[in-house]
Amino acid sequence: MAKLDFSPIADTTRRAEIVALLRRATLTGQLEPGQKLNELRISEQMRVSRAPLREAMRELVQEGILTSIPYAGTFVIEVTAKDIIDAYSLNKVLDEFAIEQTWPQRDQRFFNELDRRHEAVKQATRAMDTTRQIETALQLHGLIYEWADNSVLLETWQRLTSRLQMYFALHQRARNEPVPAEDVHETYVALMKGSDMGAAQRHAREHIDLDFEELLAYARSLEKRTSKN
Amino acid sequence: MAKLDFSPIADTTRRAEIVALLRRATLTGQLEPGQKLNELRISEQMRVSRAPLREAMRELVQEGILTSIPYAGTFVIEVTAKDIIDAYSLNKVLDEFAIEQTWPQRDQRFFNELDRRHEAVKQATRAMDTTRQIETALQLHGLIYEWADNSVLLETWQRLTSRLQMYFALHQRARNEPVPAEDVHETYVALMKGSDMGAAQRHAREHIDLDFEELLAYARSLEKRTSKN
DNA sequence: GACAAACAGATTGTCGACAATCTAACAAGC
DNA sequence: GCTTGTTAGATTGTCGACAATCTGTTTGTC
Repeated sequence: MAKLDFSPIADTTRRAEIVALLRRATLTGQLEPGQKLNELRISEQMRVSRAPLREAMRELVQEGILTSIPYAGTFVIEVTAKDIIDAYSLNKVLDEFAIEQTWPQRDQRFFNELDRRHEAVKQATRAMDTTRQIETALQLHGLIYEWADNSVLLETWQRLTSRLQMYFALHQRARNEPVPAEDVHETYVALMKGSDMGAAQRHAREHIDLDFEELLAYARSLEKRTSKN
Repeated sequence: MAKLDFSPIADTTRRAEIVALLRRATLTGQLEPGQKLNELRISEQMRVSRAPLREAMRELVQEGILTSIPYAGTFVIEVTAKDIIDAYSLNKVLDEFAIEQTWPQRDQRFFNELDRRHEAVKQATRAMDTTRQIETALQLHGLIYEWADNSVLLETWQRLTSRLQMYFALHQRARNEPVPAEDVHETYVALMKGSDMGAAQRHAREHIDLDFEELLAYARSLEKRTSKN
């Protein structure tokens, strides 16, 4: 018999599709922080009843990108400077751990996947597709978490990365500038292929710090405005 | 005018109460790993319709203690030896970070709270209330996360601690032995009050390793059995 | 007897309607 | 004018019923 691995077929519930739609809308910044999600309006737009929509919202609330107040409504989370700082400082710690766990497990498949994802970032950059650029960069970064073979760690990172994606998207939207064309991931990929784990860990920290500064500037600008809905 | 801080009033939705009930049932081991949650049966027992029950279940699925398969059902997560290893190795990393963040923020209120929680553990131990003993021990442990002033970190730990609580509860249930009467937290509390941060971090690691060994033995025994529902 | 198709029962997913609650505008009393 | 009570509209929370899907059994065919 032929040795063939089938991947699980897609979830075919309305709920799952709604989750995907809302998540994407939130993470790309189409839904603004603090914005209220009107159940009736959204359910009519999606041609769906409120039941699966509400269940989808509960999921996203637990995922940390929506927040819910009983009898008041469900809102996109607000973004503060402190949130960004917190997320990044935790990300540093997790990165160091993920690299440590992944390091001895690196093999040819890992390197190939690393190159593939790196290529995806470069392609999105050339196409000036900022949304996709953020997505692919985070996916490149996430490989060490997938390879670390620790399901709790992976889960944790996925929650964290949701927020990071949202922060980056908001940042991009706010500054409205073209994306840097240079390849900031070249060194990272090279180090992950090398033999000096400490160097890779250190670079991950510094690399993060780089973008972090830009994000922080954006966060501080948010602090100055009064919150709106 | 008197200076009085009011805390937010409790959520009064059925959903929130259902979540609390189901979470407790799962974490104390009343619901066994792999067990299916029949919506109709549970909703009738709770005298509630399926809508808020299903929403509650979605939350717990995202919380990581239930798992859902479309059109098949929602189940309590299975516990494998690897899950326990993964959770603990991540916990070590987070502990080290939490202590680092908390360290400079320690004040009298922190020490008082530390003592209060330590006392709660001792009381539960004296009362031979194993469930409460697990709860209070984790709460004692969680103080450094509350004090670290990093909301993402706290959230992460709360998700992780849910699982740890479940693992410990299952372990206790399985061995069916009286709890050790000795106070294993004395040293930890003393170190958290001291001035050597490195020592506190090291102890946190080793202290965890201690209970870890017991848990692992339990996990391995699980591996040998075939899964049931 | 082995296999596949059809069926029945149970369970999950979704819907539309109703109840509970909130918000804002307005009126009443001091 | 300011506060308090009332009301109307909108929105969220909950319910009961129906549709879609799965699972195990039975039936029919070879």
